[in-house]
Amino acid sequence: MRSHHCNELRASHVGETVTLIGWVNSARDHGGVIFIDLRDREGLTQCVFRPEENAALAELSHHLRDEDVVQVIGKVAKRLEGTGNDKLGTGEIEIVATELNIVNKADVLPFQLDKELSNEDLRMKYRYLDLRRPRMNKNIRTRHAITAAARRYLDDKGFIEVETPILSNPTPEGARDFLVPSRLNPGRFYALPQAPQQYKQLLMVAGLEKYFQIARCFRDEDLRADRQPEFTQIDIEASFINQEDIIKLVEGLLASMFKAGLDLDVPTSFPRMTYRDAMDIYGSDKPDTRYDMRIIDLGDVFAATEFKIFRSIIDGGGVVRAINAKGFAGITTGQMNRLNEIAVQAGLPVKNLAFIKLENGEYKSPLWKIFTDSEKEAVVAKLDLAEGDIVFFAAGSRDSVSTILGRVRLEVAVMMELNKDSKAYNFLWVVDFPLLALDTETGSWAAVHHPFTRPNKDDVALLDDGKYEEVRAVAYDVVLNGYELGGGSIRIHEKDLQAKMFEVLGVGPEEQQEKFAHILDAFRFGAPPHGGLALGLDRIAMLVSGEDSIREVIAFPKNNKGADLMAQSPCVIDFKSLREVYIQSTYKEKKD
RNA sequence: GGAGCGGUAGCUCAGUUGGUUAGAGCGCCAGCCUGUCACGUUGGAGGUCGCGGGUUCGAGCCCCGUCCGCUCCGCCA
Repeated sequence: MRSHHCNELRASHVGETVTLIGWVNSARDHGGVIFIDLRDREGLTQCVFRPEENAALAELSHHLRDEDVVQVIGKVAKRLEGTGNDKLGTGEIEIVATELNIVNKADVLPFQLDKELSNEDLRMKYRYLDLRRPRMNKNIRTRHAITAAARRYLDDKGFIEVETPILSNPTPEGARDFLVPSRLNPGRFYALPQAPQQYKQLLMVAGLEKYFQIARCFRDEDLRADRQPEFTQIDIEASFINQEDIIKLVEGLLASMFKAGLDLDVPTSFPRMTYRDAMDIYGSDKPDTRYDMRIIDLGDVFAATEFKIFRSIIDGGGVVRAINAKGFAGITTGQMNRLNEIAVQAGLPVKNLAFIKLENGEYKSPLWKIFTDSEKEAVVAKLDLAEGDIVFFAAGSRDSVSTILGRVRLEVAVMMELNKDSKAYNFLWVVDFPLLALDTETGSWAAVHHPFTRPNKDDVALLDDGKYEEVRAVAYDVVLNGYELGGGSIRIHEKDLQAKMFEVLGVGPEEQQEKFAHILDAFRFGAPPHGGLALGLDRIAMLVSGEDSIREVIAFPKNNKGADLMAQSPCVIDFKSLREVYIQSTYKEKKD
């Protein structure tokens, strides 16, 4: 059907007779001579039809419309002097057509492929046309390139790709599961996996030593620009390794992926930060370190303060902290309102963020007349408050202040466009996550990562002493520009330690049997020390492609209600099909 | 579950204080045009202003409800 693709022919091919096939990208009809840009996935080639050489052919070409599929046979010719197009790889040559086969006429498209389209509804309904656009074509191919690089890298390192079941069991804790009724087992259900977590640990017990999988995962939660109900993880687990081994492995893996996708040389020793520092300094466990704007503790400045609000918070074990938004004193009223709104949502107990700004040499602040001279001086020095800066304060518990100032920091960065640096790739490891967190609703302790995560060996004594909030886990996240790319942990492989964890989590022997029987069973028969990590492939592909949404790197994504507007799923299932799987819907269509 | 932004021609959008026949660019159709590459040019067709109700002499514009899309919070071990 073709001898060359549409981004292949160069001046060296001049004189050859070639066959190209593809879509009509544009037709330029001059009444006499007619030019067609023929497009395939690789690029464009100009084809020319001249009436004086073949009148019938020129007449036929006159009827070509955008997106018709056509085959062109002709001779490669150098373009006339001065008519080259250096925007095209094939811009030096053109095909002088000797034969034109209209393979398949196209109807007028619902939108133009050469224009940006903001109508998401329409893009999704005609996703196959949306994907024809060069940007989407590039994104899909970039995703392939980084996936292929990951497979190569892991294969080179001796990792074995294993497929684990999609029809699986519900996850004991965590996100809502998608359920699948079982026809052969009336009244019973499968769940789609949120992650292959238990299977990959069982593969370690099975002696595979090094496993990976490009694994589809499912979570029935509300969607976001970077969250889909089904998504893909590069799932990794290995035996006889420690945290350091995993970190080195994953740094190499990510470097190979960014090299393949962006031709970027990532330095393979990422900075590391403890969870505690990330929260204290950036107010986030996935800090965007492309800009500084650190949270500064003002405990020593206000140690002896007589300002009642700060006094009572500090005496109650709380903190007073602030961030300096350098150069943002020109903040508009609207922006200030927005920040107040965000701070209140994040837990600020009062309606307005306290601030100090320095404009035209004058300090403006609701706090200014309250602070003593020495406090003013210390605040200015500690925060490096200079002309044009604005400082935002928060006081309260350490955690709530981190949350509030962390959110404010992110929003200020959006307003100041500090997060728009598309050249910076700030990789970061966040380590020493807490093992346990108090569930404020139930009042019981829950695993931050999952119940098989190993406590730091220096902190096991704290576990014995019941100081649960201080116990660190051997758990780690890898972060890029404020996005969590992935995370993992070293697992517990000893019976006794696992029993202690379950005790702390309040999971009794019966519940253990019910929820974790097979994995606890397996651990009795010589489980090797092991650990792993999972990377979010969609997010990585998004960041490599410079997109803001993972929908731009997924061929057929769901919209923010979890629907596929092209395939029109989910759909109504008829009564007969439901009865086969013993399901009766309790949902009533709303009528009025 | 909550908040915000949006919905006007096939597409992207404009539409003033509520006032005559709702506009532009692109696309589409037809004519002209022999070196363009977002070809040019002349003309034409194309509208349930998301949907329902209300206020008004009069609604694209105001009010109420509702549907759809996007973003965020909650949620996502």
